[in-house]
Amino acid sequence: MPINNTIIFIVELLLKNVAKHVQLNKEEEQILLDSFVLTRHPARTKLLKSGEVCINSFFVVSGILRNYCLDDNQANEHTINFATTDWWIADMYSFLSQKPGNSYIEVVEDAIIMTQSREQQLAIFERIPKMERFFRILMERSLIANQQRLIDNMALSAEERYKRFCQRFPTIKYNVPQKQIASYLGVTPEFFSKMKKKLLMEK
Amino acid sequence: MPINNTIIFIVELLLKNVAKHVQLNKEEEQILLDSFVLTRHPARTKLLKSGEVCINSFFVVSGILRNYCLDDNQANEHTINFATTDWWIADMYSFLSQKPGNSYIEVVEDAIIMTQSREQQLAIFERIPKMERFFRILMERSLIANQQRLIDNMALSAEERYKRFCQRFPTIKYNVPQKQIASYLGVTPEFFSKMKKKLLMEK
DNA sequence: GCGAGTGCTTAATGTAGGTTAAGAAAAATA
DNA sequence: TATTTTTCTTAACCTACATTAAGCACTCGC
Repeated sequence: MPINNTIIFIVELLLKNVAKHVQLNKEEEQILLDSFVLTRHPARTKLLKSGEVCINSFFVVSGILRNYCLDDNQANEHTINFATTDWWIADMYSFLSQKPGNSYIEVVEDAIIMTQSREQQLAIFERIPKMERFFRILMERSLIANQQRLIDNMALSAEERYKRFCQRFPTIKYNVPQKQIASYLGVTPEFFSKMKKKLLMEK
Repeated sequence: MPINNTIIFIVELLLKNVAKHVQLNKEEEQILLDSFVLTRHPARTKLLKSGEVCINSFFVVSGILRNYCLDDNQANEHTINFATTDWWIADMYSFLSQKPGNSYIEVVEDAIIMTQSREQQLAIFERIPKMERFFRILMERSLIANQQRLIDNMALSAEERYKRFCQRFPTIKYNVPQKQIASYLGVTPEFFSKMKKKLLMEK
């Protein structure tokens, strides 16, 4: 794909994502686009490390990002979320408070992303109040999804959670290491391996 | 406390809660207040049942409310959240989508609450755009708290989660049935009882 | 192409927390 | 106050998942 077409595709992806919830005019669209920076990163790049302030939030154009943290003794990873094409991701606590966080954001699969700093975001809220609405709705939806995941973790077995995961992230299933899926579901890689085998044999 | 003073207290509680994040002028404050209805309910009142649309969100003046759902076989309750004085509560999915939800909101301890319908809320967003910001911030904070709880559920033992619960809800601990605390922590009442005894003996 | 790390699987053993059941205590209702 | 209902506790037994440890299969940097 020629570079110009690629850039048109990226711009459209972001604008359509916003247009799902609020209508912007051409001028507003341009102001919004100017507040983002387009970057590419190979797999394994760490975009954020524990202890740092999460200055930026990321809109994923292609590839896969992952937000995770370590438990108290630094022994186990817990995946907070994955993000693929057309998703937003950040360390919410650190990004919103602009204080040091305790999570990591890493590139799982080579990624093209649109980056917006908290400073730029707040400036956009002032210049385009409709974007305040957009992020309110984004927060509302994240909260609902997160609440549902919490309930699933309490009410469902690991097997059922895995089935829901496959529905929610149909593509991710084949593109991230199994141990990362396990750490999203809240089980060990060993148990996940056993569970997967059992599911295969049942078919 | 004479009725007039009581009402002044209630109005101040709500306005101060809003003032934590946005500054309203007198006129805006009045418009906001007019969008709420003040009601009282005895313990055990169900303000919302599974299958209903969550028309209203609630700001708790006094007492305790609880949002919970049942699992697939209707056998176990899972507490999504408690709300005491100065907290907001609703079935987020149903309130935001205005579609039937699958959770309950019940009064755990006799309560005085300020009720605002989704319709009124959306009207307020139009009349007082600053309130859009207020609810964005409220959603952001709920999301952060919910994400932390999810991580705690994956990373911590039931005992550690109980300790955090006691820190987060210092008053609730003594005012709601233990089985409801257990259902918030994600353990059975029987195990919770055993765990509490163990904690007492350790001291 | 080679070596070092990383990820996946399997299996034996361990444990946090669930289930069932029954009685005692407390609280709601009459 | 009496009666019913709900809540709390205890104890025996059960299970989903964790831990440890080992071997094999990758993939990535050199």
